[in-house]
Amino acid sequence: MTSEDFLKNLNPPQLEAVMHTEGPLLILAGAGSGKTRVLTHRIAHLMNRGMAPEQVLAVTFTNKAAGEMRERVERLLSVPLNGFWISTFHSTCLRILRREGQNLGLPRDFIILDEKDSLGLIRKAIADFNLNEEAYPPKQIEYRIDRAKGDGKGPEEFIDPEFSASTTFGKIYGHYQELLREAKGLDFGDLLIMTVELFRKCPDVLTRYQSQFRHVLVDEYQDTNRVQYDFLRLLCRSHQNLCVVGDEDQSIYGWRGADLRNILDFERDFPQARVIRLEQNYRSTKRIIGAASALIAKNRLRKGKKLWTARPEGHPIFSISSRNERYEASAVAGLVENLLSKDSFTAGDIAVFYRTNAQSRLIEDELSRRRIAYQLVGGLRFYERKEIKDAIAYLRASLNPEDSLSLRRIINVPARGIGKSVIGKVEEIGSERGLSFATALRAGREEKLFSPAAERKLDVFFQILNKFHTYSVSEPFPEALHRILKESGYLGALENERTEEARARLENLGELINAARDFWERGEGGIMEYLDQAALVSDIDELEGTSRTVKLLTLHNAKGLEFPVVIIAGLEDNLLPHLHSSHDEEELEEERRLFYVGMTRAKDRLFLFQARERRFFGVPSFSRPSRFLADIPREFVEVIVQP
DNA sequence: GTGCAGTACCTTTTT
DNA sequence: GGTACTGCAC
Repeated sequence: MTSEDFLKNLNPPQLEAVMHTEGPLLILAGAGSGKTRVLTHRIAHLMNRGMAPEQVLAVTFTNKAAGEMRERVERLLSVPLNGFWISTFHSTCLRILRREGQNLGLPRDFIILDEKDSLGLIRKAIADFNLNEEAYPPKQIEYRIDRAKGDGKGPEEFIDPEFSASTTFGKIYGHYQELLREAKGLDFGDLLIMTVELFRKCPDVLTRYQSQFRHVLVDEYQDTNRVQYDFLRLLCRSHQNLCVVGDEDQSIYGWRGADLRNILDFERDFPQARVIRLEQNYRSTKRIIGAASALIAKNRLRKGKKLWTARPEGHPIFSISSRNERYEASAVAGLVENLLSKDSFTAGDIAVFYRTNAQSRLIEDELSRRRIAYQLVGGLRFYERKEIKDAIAYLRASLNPEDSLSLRRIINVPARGIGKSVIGKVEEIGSERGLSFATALRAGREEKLFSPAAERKLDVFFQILNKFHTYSVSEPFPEALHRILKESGYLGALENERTEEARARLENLGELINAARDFWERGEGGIMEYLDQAALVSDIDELEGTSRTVKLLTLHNAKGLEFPVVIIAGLEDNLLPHLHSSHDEEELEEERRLFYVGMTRAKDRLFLFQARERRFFGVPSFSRPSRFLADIPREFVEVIVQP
């Protein structure tokens, strides 16, 4: 047995949490109380006690957190952890479904749809019932389906018992699932709900995973939803070695179906559970902890914790009011400039948080104007950009000519004369005979249902697809991708545009090819593995720990991070709390928690900005300071009102 | 069938 | 203020 000297660095409750290895354990970890340290030490301790890496499953909220945690455990043990399962819920479920999905009748090569892809199918589902989008807004339907899946509810649960007929929503939901199956696609919610279904339907598969994973650990437990909870409960049913770490005060994903009851009722659901509270904060100054604690004390839905810190009093928290959002952005950038020049902070010490992505633009402009380097997290995601999705669709269609969704996407991109009429005809054949787009297209061609001109163009298209197929089976996929983009004319079309936008798209495609090459050279797998991870990367995963740039991110993305200096912008009513979350008490509490998460990211300095006037959709309106500011006692804050 | 101009809607937060 | 979709002219 290896020496466990590393345990000496823990305080008593942390140590207890590490040593309590048998049976359910709930760790209520306040902000900055060292929960990652507890988790990593616990995993290291389990392995020291003879657990093999593949017997431990650890679930984190982001891929980034998973990577960091793996590194830290490896450092503690000084060995690489081969076979250790540590990843997000989604990646874990995807991995299980890739192995076992045939048991549910899933095709081996199913693809993962992002939000936009799903929205397309939902619109088709609505149209197929001849319903109109005014009465059934696709976005809203998508949201409801996602929530239903998060609650573990299939379409059959939306049947009106009186008439034993489905509600219209249930019908759309059900049809959407059919369309997904036809497209061989799973959406994000499916990854989880199908894994739970797999466990329920195939007891032998469940037993295998139960006996493989002797210990299950979950980070950010307060943000789990019903299905994730079902997944955990099934997996741990026999041994009950489930250790969850969470903080109800940092639950900020209720709108996505996260169920605070999972944490509030843990002791009821696991009567044997041990509960340990971590209340010593190692991160922030006394003023920051004092202010944040006073704020969160206004919430009613909480278990209650009393954070304390041995750190010094620290600087006051500054609250700065500016005339409008332009002045605010300029004040933020000016402050950053000062912190860099006078206070000897480095750019990487500083983070700016805001409620909505739209707020970043002005701050970006002001930072650029002052030549301060920044890194933006969020906004439009790399893998959701049009050109990236097109490129991936080409790759998919070249590998699998039956991939209707991809085929449909690229059939006329760049324009090759296959327009609305041909595509409309294919869709008509498809819905008449119940065929997928790909099959209907081939059927139509064989039966000569298109005009001679269209036929010629289609033949050309099929020819290049065949050629691309040869590339993608005979060359490393990054090379194949490059050739396909070139020979399809995609790159050429962008080059001819000669606009700033086209240039940026070309640059992104270059980046995609580089990323694919990196992946290939690291030997992390082939094209399927690449596409899988591409589908599940999040913005925050891409955040580099570089000290050379100021970080700009939403409050939601800030969870789990810490910075010496934190600046929060836009502390106004209708923005934080957001207008759409100001109507009921539970939503307001979640907004308050969001502010709390932001404040508690700060180690040394905290600045709160607000504007007295702000444009919404280009229309100026007056704004009031956030009601949450009134929750912070005056003693902690120094107020500055700029002219 | 393609490309442009006008407009509707938008923003909460995301795996 | 910006994007994505629609409808119209070539």
